Amino acid sequence: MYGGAVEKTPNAKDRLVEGTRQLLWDRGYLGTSPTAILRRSGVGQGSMYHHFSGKPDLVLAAERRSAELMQAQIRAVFTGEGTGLERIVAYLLLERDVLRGCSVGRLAGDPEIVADETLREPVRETFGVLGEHLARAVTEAQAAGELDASLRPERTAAALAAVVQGGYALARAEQSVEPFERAILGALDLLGVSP
Amino acid sequence: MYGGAVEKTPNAKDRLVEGTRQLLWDRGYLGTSPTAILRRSGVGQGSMYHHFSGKPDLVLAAERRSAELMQAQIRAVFTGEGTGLERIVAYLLLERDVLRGCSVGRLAGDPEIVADETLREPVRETFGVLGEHLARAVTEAQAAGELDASLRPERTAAALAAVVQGGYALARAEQSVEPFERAILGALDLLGVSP
DNA sequence: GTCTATAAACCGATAGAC
DNA sequence: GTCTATCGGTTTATAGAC
Repeated sequence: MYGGAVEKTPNAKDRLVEGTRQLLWDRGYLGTSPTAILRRSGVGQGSMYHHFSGKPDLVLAAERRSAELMQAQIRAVFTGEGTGLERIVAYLLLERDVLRGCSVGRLAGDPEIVADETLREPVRETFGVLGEHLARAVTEAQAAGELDASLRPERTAAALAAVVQGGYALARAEQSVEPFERAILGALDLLGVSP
Repeated sequence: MYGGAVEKTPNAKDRLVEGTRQLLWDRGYLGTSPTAILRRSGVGQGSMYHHFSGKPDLVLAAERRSAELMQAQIRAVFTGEGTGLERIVAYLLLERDVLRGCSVGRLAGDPEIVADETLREPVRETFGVLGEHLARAVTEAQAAGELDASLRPERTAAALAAVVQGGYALARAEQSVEPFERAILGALDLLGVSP
């Protein structure tokens, strides 16, 4: 174990986690069957139950991986160059696979995940990290005179996070990226950015 | 058949539709099994396959019922008293079972529904109706000087619809209504309402 | 119209060989 | 560690009596 960023042919365990993560993203908890995971991962059944105690254990590992990736992306955007407002705009305009949606947000719609404290935790944590970074950027933007000082940062942050998550729902309903893009542009208008 | 609003003890068909609707709302397409529908509806298996060709047919009927109810609620809000902005605020502040979420929006997260043109249609239509009413109200609010004339109504409408749908996701992640309420208040702040 | 009985496929998990 | 075989339960229907 080096613990470093050495990229190799993934072992069975990593392939299982990644396969589960992809299935969970696209088809949710109930749609992610052990059989489907094995087919996608190219791993045998015995191997899966050797590394994980069962489906919930495997799902938790996959969730933690998605949470880790999303939090890294959030940190990259909000510790990057630019003013507070520029970081907010950068977050809203991130390149996204709109019709696939958010790998973490998807989990918040799964009753089996939401009902279980342990399975819900990675989702809760990730939205917490997002909200904190957005709120801090709003505060910075206000200090710089880029945003109205009367805005409450935590509220604005929640509204902006919701626009992104809700935009995915609107887009899926029409099977088109346009509703998502309209919602993002609408949020930018309300922030006073695009005019 | 009177076609009127005569309320009676529901027949088997209506009970099946309502049972399916509730299950779909809480547990999604895969979580809504014929067996569960029968238990909740108090109807036998033969009866179900007499009235409906199968699960997709029953799900479609349930979707249309949810769409009908949500569209009626939308029309009630946007044809009510008040200025354009007041109607928008009324929509945002509607009483909602936040942790249960939106009975129609829920469907947009279901791959089995989104992938099927017929099953997706009631969702598409309902968000279309919502967007039109919101956009019209924005236009009216601009004409009355209540909202900035530079806002693009369809964009603002999409952003507001997304705040509501996304707010449900944030709330479920924390199993608390607070993130939802923060997002709504944030949207009101951005509209210049609450200060 | 509504019922019970049956069925083929799939689900999540276990057993035990190698 | 990974494999194959097997298990009891559930899913989405179909058949046929009443």
